[in-house]
Amino acid sequence: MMQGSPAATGKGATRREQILEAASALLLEEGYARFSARGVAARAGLRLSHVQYYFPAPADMLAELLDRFVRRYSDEIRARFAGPGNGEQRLHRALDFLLNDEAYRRDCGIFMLEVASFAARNEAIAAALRRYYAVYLDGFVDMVKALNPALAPRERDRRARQSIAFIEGMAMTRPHMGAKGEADFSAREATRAILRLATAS
Amino acid sequence: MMQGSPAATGKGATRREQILEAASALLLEEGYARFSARGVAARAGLRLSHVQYYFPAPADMLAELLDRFVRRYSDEIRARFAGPGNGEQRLHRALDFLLNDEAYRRDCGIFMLEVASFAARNEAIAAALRRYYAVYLDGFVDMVKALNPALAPRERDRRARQSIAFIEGMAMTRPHMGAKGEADFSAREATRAILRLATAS
DNA sequence: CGAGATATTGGTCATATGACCAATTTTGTC
DNA sequence: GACAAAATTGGTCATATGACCAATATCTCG
Repeated sequence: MMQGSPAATGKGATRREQILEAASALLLEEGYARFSARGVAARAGLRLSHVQYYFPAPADMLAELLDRFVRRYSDEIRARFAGPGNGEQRLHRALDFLLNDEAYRRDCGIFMLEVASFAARNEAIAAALRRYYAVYLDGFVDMVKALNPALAPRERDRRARQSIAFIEGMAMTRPHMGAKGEADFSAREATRAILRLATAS
Repeated sequence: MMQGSPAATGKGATRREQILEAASALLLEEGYARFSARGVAARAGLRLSHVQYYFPAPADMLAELLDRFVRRYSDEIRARFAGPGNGEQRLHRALDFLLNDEAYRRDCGIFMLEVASFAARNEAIAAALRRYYAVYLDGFVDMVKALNPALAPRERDRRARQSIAFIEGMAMTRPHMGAKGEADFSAREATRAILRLATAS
């Protein structure tokens, strides 16, 4: 088999998982600037050349991590919005996940902060990011449609984009913008804000 | 004088500017991952040790760049909102700057994407980022107050935070979220969205 | 069991980086 | 002009990194 992308099944697949898990942890703890194939290998208890056998370049790990991120969470978020309750309740459930789920926030932080800057200089990463946002947007268009069926498709798209921008911006600014005397940016506040954004005529 | 922060006036000050300008350009073009004192020196036409004389560690350059960023733009944004016209017109003017001004967008991209991830591992950078957002928030609280004087202070704070999150999120997601058939995220659309966010009861 | 694909090892090599320092030149000031 | 501080040079050193490769072990399937 070609060296570029070794086995997708069997032993190779498990090893691949192990490497990506180490890569993810390393990226989270050290940041992209210190992300290295050697570091991943050390974390996974493997040799450098062993990691390189699966991922010739460090960026290959990032691209695959990003795609997995999309696959892992897109259904999850849709499911939370699809459950019972009225629009506000369902939106709140989805936002509570997007803003407060520990695993999601961790992964999201990795990709939005660490990887996004790399996307400007690596087309493969940029493409993976576009795929991510395409799925994200798709889901939100459905949400906006459910919340405000009267909106024209173009306007619906716009509202969905604005809602996503709001959520991403919240996740990004929250750590650096201390609330004065209260826990701001809670899922409930965010829900109200997005309702204003998405459903107002 | 102590080696840590050489002369703030005279020849040293100009050299400092020159170094920071090179650092800024390098950061923009290569990203934080490839940001190095050597690279800055090469760009500025100086020796490595010369750059290190002014900025012992590479992160020192980033922290100062970030603080300059705050100082440079905080007044500018306030001025645009303070001009003539009704609330919507003034907000639009400010947002047009925040979203479309070339220099601002460039600098903003540097700090939000390249530097923010570093902030998680460097307290000096994190502190500079907090100062940035503190100034930003302060300005937006005033904006929200002008747009909707009836809001209680706590709610006003919240709306300001949400508006900032929206703007930052827009700037961040825009490059990766292609609009379908129209120029989305224009300053006008953003203005309407923020008006919904900030002024709705 | 045997052969070919897959996985794994151990290493080299060129390059890049930040910390560090001693020596020298330039600048400002008395 | 003398003298101290500031600015600048040129270099070393330990370390880290990705690309690369030849050799070996392990697995898989006929």
